[in-house]
Amino acid sequence: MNFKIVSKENNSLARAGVISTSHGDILTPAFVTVGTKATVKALSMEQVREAGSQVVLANTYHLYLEPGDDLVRDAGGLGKFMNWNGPTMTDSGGFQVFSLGAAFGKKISKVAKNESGIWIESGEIPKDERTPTLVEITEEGVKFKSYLDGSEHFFTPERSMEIQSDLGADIIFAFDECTSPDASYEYQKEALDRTHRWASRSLSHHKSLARKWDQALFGIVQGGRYQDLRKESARVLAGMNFDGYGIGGSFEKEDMGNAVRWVNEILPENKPRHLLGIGEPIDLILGIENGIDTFDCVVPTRLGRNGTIYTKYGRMIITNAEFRKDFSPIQADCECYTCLHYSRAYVAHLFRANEMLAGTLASIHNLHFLTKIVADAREAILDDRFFEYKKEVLDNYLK
RNA sequence: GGGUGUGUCGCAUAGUGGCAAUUGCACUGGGCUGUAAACUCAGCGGCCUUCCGGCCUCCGCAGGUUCGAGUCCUGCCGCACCCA
Repeated sequence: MNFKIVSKENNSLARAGVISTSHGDILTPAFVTVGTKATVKALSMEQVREAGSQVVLANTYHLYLEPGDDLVRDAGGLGKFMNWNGPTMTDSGGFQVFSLGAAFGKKISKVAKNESGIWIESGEIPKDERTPTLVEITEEGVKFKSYLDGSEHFFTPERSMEIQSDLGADIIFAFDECTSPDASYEYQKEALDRTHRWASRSLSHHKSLARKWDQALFGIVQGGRYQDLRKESARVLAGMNFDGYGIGGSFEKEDMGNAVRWVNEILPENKPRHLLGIGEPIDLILGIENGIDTFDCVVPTRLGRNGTIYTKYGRMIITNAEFRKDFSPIQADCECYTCLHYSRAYVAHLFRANEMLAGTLASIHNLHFLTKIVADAREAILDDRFFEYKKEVLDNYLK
């Protein structure tokens, strides 16, 4: 993998570049489509490509459980297996430490909206009153109970590297612990130090593995919503020789742009930075402004399947009564396949009728919408009018 | 004509005399950020209330029994099936 910065915006950390992999180039900033189980839900790879996607990210934990990383390896690697001939990434399983752990069975998001101004920290809840989870974290690694059949599996940084080596993505991530926004400072600190040790173990094990293919390894910055921990994490990881960096963990919605800037002011400028699992239109703009090169997020496909559709004027819930007889396209000037051929009324009908095509058409539009926001931001950086572009997007979206 | 059933929120269903009444679908609104997710939460007779809640109306229609009836009784109406 190789990264080249093509253009920098003068008054921010924004930059446009190219990540070259053995499966092709990624023009950055770029939005990475999530295909957890080696499939982008409800879409064919042709549709993913046509919607504007350059890269697909799959998940180590899911593919290890099903169908097994050795099978994917024998199939010729992730891209070949899933019929995606472009660049690929795999997440390490670190997010599942959160989603199947602290977040399991709870209504908790890693992007916290601190509306009340009051945080209830999980550390304040006695251990025996906490919801049971599927993970158990130790210094050595994480014991997972399979969400499929309850069987136990032990993940370590080394194991994650081996599995990701089998999967064969172009860019892979260190095994980390994604912490919950309601974790206490003390816990965040403890988890952060452990994640740093895991980063170091990931790196050295990755180097020691017989290389089946050319894989870049990204370290993951953590630190939750604390400025000092975020900066400390960036410094520690910058000191390790990763090929690039992921920024993970939980954020305070209102503070996301700042959190990204704290980190990116420290990370080496000449290496790509990936903001893990972030996603919404405004977040993308703020991320780019503060030096992010790539993003991945489930939000276009998940929201799409669940009936929420992005437009440049904000989200719309397509099943709302007002769209029943609305024969206009989802967004008048959108050039995605869905908008070119179908009306709001039709998509709404498909959702009400529980037809599979509903999720497909909505996902195509949402994916196109987000990839276009990011691609247009790239153009704006190249043309030296990023802030103009930012204002236009925000003014419309928040209108 | 005779008999046996049966009528509960748009549809379909629960419902031992203390019930504003179960559940599913539909409907209405919300949530979803490195996918445990084509998922999930809430509302769904009316009015009032700051929470607790309060008041009114209500189970085909009309009477009756009872402290109290969706539940029991009588009649009527509708529907289903069986016998003629």
